[in-house]
Amino acid sequence: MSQRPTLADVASAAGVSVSTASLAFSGAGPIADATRQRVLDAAAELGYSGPNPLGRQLRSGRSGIVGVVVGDALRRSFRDPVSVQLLDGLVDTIGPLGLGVLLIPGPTSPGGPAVDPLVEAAAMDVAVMLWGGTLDDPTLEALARRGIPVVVVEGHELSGVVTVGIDDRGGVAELAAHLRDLGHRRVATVTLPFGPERQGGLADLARREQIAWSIPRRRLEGLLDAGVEPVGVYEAPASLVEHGSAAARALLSGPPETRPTAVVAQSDMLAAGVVLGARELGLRVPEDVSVAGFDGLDLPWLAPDTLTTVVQPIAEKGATVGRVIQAVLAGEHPADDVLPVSLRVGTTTTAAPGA
Amino acid sequence: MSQRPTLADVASAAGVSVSTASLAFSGAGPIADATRQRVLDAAAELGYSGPNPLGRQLRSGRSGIVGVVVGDALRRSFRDPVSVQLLDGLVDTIGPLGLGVLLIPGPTSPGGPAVDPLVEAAAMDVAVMLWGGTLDDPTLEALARRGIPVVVVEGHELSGVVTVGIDDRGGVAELAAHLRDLGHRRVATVTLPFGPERQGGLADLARREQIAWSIPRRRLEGLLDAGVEPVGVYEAPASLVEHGSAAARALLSGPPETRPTAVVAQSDMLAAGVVLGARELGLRVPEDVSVAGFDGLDLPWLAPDTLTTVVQPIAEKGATVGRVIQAVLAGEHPADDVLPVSLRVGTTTTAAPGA
DNA sequence: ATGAAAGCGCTAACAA
DNA sequence: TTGTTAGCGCTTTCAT
Repeated sequence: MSQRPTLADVASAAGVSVSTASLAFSGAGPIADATRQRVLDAAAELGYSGPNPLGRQLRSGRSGIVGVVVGDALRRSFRDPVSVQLLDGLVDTIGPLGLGVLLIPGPTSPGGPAVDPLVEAAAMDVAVMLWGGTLDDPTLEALARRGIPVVVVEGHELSGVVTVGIDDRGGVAELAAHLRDLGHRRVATVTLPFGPERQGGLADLARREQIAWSIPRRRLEGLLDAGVEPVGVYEAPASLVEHGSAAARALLSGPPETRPTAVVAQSDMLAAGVVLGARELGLRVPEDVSVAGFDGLDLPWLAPDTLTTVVQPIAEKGATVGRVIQAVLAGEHPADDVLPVSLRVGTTTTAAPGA
Repeated sequence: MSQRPTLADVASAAGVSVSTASLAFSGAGPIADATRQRVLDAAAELGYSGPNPLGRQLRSGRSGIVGVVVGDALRRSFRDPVSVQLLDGLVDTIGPLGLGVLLIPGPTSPGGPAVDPLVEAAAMDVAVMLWGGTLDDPTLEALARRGIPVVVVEGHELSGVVTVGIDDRGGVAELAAHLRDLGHRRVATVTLPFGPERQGGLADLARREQIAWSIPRRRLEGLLDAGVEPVGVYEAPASLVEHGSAAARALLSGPPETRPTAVVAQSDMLAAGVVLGARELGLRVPEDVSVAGFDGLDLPWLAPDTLTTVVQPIAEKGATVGRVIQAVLAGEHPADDVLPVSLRVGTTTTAAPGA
């Protein structure tokens, strides 16, 4: 037998029909113990290691694959602990369902194709978009054209897709109120990138009107909800420590009279960068400037400090996405889901200087 | 048409045969421009978005899937920037080949099944094992049984699988020689986990003999190659900052006369933790204790310090794995590959105190 | 340049 | 409980 053996080979070796042999492996039907054993023995004899998934998939119309479109190049996405933990929660949930995760890079370079070839051609039963795109996202269009159901994490609430998100706007509002109560009147903010162009730098009012991605917009709105009009808005090109430090240099270099007394960053990585950047400027955290973040990450290298932050249930978000996927594959139409967040006060915020 | 249209539907709508319609999409054969256009028009009309990958895969016997077995739970693996960057390089290389990465969790809990169900049943053309297992790895066995070719990253050199690795032993030897030349005589080391049990803590000579995983073993041997017999060996349960700090507390708490003057960590994350832990103990780095790492990561949160480290070409390693995969799928038998590393001296090492 | 026909490996009605 | 039959959607000889 030069070829790999097939179920037909096993069946004939065991002296049964293919369908019976199939039952021996799937268990999806009545079969005598002795018969099954005979089939399994024949399989072992022939070195047959179970039904070929390709045949099974074509027959069942299911690939068992969940395509996960990460928001960007893997390198960038996975430097963000939030994406990683979410993915982890997702895998934990759908693994036992027999589903696997296919990694699909998001649109990477402006020059390249608008969508990854995998989006157009890979087998998948459902797709998950991390950092869900905008309404006219070409990836979304391609998936819709293929008839692949989509679950969007933290994106716009679109028709035809299920969204799983968090109450980040409310969380930031709570955080802003906390700072306000501490006497802070000059609050600056460091945001996640506004859109795919990832411009970076201080943003004026005009640019603030054009925030394409929903996360930075909602979190900025949270500030305003609490009546905190930021005295400076810095757009980070990515959620990385170094961009937080750069933001600190841009926002905190002025004289004490006009310098912000608090900085709200839209992620913990950025907040940590702000802390480090502020210290490089010779400022004490939190005595001279309070710093707060978002996510609730565990950042051991910031020890002994712990960030004041809005804690989001990342792994649970992943698990929720997993459950939504399960429902979608069962033909249901699950509702959008918004998970709660909570404020956690650490060592990086205190009363405003002179307050 | 309640069902999704198939190629047959498109063909009949265009008034051609299925085989011709197939050619219109694949381009693998002669076809008149006008005919192709007619087929594509019919497809657009019907909302047909290209050949169903499941049918194509069964027919061709290829799934276009590369299964990547990460060494552990995703959460842990992906907290390690090395895994992430490697994966990034891999995806960049195989993406243009039309291949996608299926994430497969490694054995996670001792209680659970020995291998992830995806290893047994998922469609894949080739598998990559990060942190390649030991000789009797059940994952390796399962893949062999299924006849799936395996590429192992940084593992034992086994027969039947292709290995891609780096000259870590030589790199550590070079690093050790550097420290020796700086006058260091009492050198301690912090290793990666010895094996799946991830015991953690100070390791005596007996335990050192039982290092199951090849990376910690080779890097430890590198020290010995340079004539540096470590005065203390601390096994970290994972390559995380906090374990490096714990190692520092365990190794550097003694009096100056016996305290190690240098610590070699087997990863940059661990080294960074050692730096932070040493500072918490009131020690200056590098004046009181020199610290070196391995990997060559960019750690902005350690600024203004930069680690002395052995730089490995991580992304290139991923790209190499990608090329090896390509060769394997082409039916070739590529040779094992060992990539070079280089010593990079940063600000965390200097002459031994009193030397 | 196009069409007819076979079959990749499997599962699921249905019949026995 | 087992066998027969059909067909999932596609690609690919081989004829025409």
